[in-house]
Amino acid sequence: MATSMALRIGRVDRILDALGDSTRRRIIRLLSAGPMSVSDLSRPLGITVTAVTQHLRILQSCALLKSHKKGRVRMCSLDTSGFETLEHWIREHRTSWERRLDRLGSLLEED
Amino acid sequence: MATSMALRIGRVDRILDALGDSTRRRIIRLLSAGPMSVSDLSRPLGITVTAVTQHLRILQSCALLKSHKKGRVRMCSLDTSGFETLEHWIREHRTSWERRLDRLGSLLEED
DNA sequence: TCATTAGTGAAGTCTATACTTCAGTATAAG
DNA sequence: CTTATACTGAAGTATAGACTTCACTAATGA
Repeated sequence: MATSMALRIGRVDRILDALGDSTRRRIIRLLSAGPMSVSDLSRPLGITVTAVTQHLRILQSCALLKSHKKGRVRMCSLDTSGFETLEHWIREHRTSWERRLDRLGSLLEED
Repeated sequence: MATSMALRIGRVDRILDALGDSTRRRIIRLLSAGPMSVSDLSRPLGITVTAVTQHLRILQSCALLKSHKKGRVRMCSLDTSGFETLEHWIREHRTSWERRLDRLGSLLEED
């Protein structure tokens, strides 16, 4: 329980670090319109393909992105698994915080 | 619709930038146990109160944190509003991506 | 009143990392 | 076989921003 929580947090940390960069968010928005290759991505982003590759590595390492190479072209698409993890994390914590806020609210009523 | 979407994205961007820093995530985790003052936070974080104040400004600017000053003590607590915004964003996009993946899946079946 | 405590603001340092260039590999096309 | 295309890896640069110090204000306590 404690260990699985620690692993969970490490995973979420990596996801939030990845999403903390505006270029990687732009990549995600581009891919939400459908799969694209590395050079397809580099054009609208206005950065080199090398830079794109570096971002892809990060996005892939936390399951926000999937890719497979067919010939010499790497096709990239979004991986829902990372987003699911993040959604679970937010929902869990949000509900626990709301419970706490409710308790706080009832305490304040006695003020 | 288009404009409200644009504003929404700007808001989510600021939230993800804020959550992209590990110290700010530690602040959030500390506050999930209940309200704390600025110096209460600085101790376990191992940074100066000035640094904490700077983080608080960022967290507050995107509605992840609320605070009010009583006397000379600023009490900080989590603001669910930012988390709600983020949760909505993820859910919306995740479902649309899943629809897209479903379509892609049925296309691949004809392969 | 004087000292202490809690926090803020400005300005500078310093590090993490986003991005580049260059050199290289592997696939495809002519 | 030659050339072009798609990408990857290593290494260097440059900048954003996290953190500090110092100086300050305002509230609390002795």
